[in-house]
Order: sequence, then C-alpha cells, then structure tokens
Amino acid sequence: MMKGPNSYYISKYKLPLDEYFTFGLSVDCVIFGYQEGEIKVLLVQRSLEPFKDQWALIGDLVEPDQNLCDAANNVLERLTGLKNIYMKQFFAFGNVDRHPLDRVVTVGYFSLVNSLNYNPIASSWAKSAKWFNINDLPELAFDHCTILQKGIETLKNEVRHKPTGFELLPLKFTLLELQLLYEALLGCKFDKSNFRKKILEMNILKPLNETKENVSHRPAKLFKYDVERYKKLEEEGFSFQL
Amino acid sequence: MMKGPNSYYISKYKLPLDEYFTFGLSVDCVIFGYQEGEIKVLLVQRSLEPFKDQWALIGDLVEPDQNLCDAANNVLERLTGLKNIYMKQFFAFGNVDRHPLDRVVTVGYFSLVNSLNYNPIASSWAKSAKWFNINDLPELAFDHCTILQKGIETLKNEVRHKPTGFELLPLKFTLLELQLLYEALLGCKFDKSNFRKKILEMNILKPLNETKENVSHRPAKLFKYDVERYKKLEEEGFSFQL
DNA sequence: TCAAAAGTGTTCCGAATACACCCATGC
DNA sequence: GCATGGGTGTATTCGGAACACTTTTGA
Repeated sequence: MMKGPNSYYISKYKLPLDEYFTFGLSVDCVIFGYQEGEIKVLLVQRSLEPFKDQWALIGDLVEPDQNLCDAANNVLERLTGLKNIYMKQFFAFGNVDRHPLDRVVTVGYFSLVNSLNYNPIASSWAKSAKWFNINDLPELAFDHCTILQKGIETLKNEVRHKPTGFELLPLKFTLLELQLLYEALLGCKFDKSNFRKKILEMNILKPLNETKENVSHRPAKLFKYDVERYKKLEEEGFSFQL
Repeated sequence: MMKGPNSYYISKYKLPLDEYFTFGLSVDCVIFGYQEGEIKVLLVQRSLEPFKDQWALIGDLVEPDQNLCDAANNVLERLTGLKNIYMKQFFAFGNVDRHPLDRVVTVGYFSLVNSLNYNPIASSWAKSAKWFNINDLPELAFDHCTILQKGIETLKNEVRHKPTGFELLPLKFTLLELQLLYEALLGCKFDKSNFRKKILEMNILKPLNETKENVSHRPAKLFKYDVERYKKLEEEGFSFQL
C-alpha cells in the first residue's frame, strides 16, 4: 500500500509464532461545501491502485508521530490549502475486510468549508478533485460510500443542535442566505418571518452596518456569526435548536 | 505490552530506512449501569503495568482478524458474561502520547446494561471490577478520564434524542422507574403527569397485564419497551425527544 | 384509617405557525 | 411603476408546565 511517493506503510501484528500481520491506520475526510443552494462534498479521483480512477474520499495513512486530528487537518490542507477549518471526527471504521489489500482501520472526519473561496488542488495521489452534490454521488472506492453516508448523517444531526452551519457560509451573510442554507441542510422549508425571529432572538448573530450591494432590489443587511457570544450563552445553559 | 497470558502485540510502522515503529490498536469500553437511582460505570483495577493497581476502563487490543465492534463486544462479554448488549462506538482517541509505552490508538465504546442481573467477573488482566457512581470516580489510568467523560457526554446526548435509556432498566418496568431513570440521566426533574402523558403518547411502550408485587401501596402497571414499534415510527418520520 | 405511591384532569402560558402586509431598490 | 426580495406585525393554534385531585393497595 503506497503512502506518498517514497514510503511504505507496513504495520505488523506479531503473532505468538513470530508471524507478522500487516495493519494500517488512516484518516478519511468528508469535506462539505455549499454552492448554489446545495450541499456539496469534495471527492478525488484516485491515481493509484487499488480502485485506480475511481472517485473516493480524500484520506491518508497516519504517521507514527502524528495525532489523529493532525493527520486529518493535514489531509485537508494538502488538498485545499485551507488551515484552521472546522473539523470533527465522526466514526472509526474497522471491519476486517474493508480494504482489499490489508487490514486498514480508518477514522472519518468531516469538515465544513466555504467552497466558493478557492479551487481544490490536485496532488500526487489524486488526478483531480471535484465537488459533488450529496444527492447525486458517483460510485465510490472502498467502503467510502458507507463512510460518506455516516458523515452526512452526523452533519445533519449536528447542524440541528449546534450552530455549525455558519462555517459553510461566507463570513458576512444575509438572513435569507442563512435560511436557504438550513433549508438545504435539513431538507425542509422555513417561514421567513419565523426563521428571522428565532435566529435573531438567540443573540448569536452580530449585525453589521453593511448591506449587500449590486442587487436589483432592496439590499439586505449583513450579519456575522458571533462565536464568543454563543460560547458564553452555552455556558449559561442555552442550547441551540432549529 | 502484554495481551492476555501468552501473546504479544507488536504492530510496526515501517519507515523508509527499514526502521519499525511500534503501534497498537485497542478498544475501551465504558459500561454503564443503573442502581439505586444512580448512573454507574464499571471499572477494573489493573493487575499489570503500566498503571498497575489503578482503576481503568476495561479494554483490549484488537486482533488482526477481528472487527472493531467484535473486539468491543468480546471485552464486554469476557468481563460480564453478557452477550448481545446495546453497544455504541463514540470516539477514537489517537494522540501520540496517550500511552506511556507505545503509540496506541484506542476506540471508545459504551454499553448499557441492567446492572442488577449479575456480578462482573475478575479476569487475568484485572484484579477486581467495581461499579462507580459517575459523579464520584477514582483517578483513572492512561487518558481514561477523558474517554469516560466523552462517553458520558455522548450517552447524555443520545438519551435525549433516541429511546436508549430503556436498556438500563429491567425488561419490565413501571412508569415511575422510567421517570427516575431519565431524571438521573438528564439531571432534571419531571412532572409525573406530564412525563406519563408524553411517553405514553409516543406509543413505544407496550402495556403488560401485570403489576408490581409485594409493595405496600397501590401496585403499578408494568410496561415493556416496544423496539419494533419504535423502528416503524422512526421510518415514518417520528423522532423521540424528551 | 392512614401512608404511600398510582394514576387522571384541567387550567394557563408561551412558543411555534401561518399569513398578511409594507419597504427599498434597480430597471 | 413594477418586479424582486427585504423586512415586520399579528391572530391562531398547539404543546408543555404547573398543580390539584382521585384511586388503590398494605399495614
């Protein structure tokens, strides 16, 4: 199993009789984005066997001196150039037969990026990277379909109870943009007036003295997500719910 | 690092220059119980170095041909003799320095058992096992305190949104018993009438034609949790909430 | 007949819903 | 002035909280 251009990963499990078992540990990242009112996920086309040319989640083996979460952050940074992005571990996949060549246990992470800001970088282990609508996915390598579905499920669950969704929007956004995002995430419709009332009463949005420009209608006020404020409220027992 | 009485676990990560890195994968189980109106957790006293004699979560290394979840189930069965118990993976702990001797990544599982039914079994790697109140815990080996806290957090979260708590009760229970369990789990009080109304309207309890016996007051009706019914309702979009 | 818990009914209040309406801007 | 989305106000409904009350059993 190749790891980068010039090193092999061969973990071994020593059995009582001096036999070794090959064994690997990796991370896989489900990178979510939001474009044109739809939730997207970033996939790469594999340039190596196994599953050469098939679409897959981006991932890599964990280095001996590397924390799990650092491995995941590195993977994201190598592909997108983005640092300090929201990232969350959601599940470890450890079935014996999930990898055709070796025993590889992989830990799934998902991250949320504002996908309009940049173009993903193709790298040595990936021919190309592309955003896919989460409702229109290609066939995936390994058990990445399972991993991705679990990631989507976790995201939808998290978004309901924590103010996570903001990470998918630009820093400054309008209330309608926020509403449309949540409608895409949760697969439902909200009443405009009620949505505004609810989110504003939470006091986790900081109104900016700016408005959207170059629109052919009344320009909307821009808001910023106020993390500090949310953290303070959370300590006081407030719980986000949408 | 010893694994059982007669076998060693030595996973190795092969660096480019034929050097190997020792590397382990384990599971740790947070076993929850419920006794005398309090949530308990089962801990064992280590009989081996490192952290000899200290209290710890029960766990073990994963075998080469063993699925992660099977490893967790085996650990539980070896300690308690119980099979087919509710068990859920909650997090993978992969910091480089979490184990003093080696790089060991561990995956945390929690399970819910009706702890009145049996006594835990002391085994080769554990002097003794004991139930601890989750609000009165001893110092723990490794990073088991972190793991345990994360397990508790996950349980409390899950219990709110899924009918999980029932696993902690005997098969047949009264509504008051259920209420007291949820009060212990969530750390709050419920109004008797409202609690009953809410839980009964969910239609996930099957009333039995039996009553509690040998009580010096009006005997309470017994109920059973109806998993089938819940699964059907869940498919129709129902979501448990307490 | 009394204690203790089982079990029910009713009122009240606040939050969520539905919906109607006015406002600002570009073309 | 009209199309488009921004933004606000209000009546109605529904579910949860609070609390009072009746019932059944053993001692």
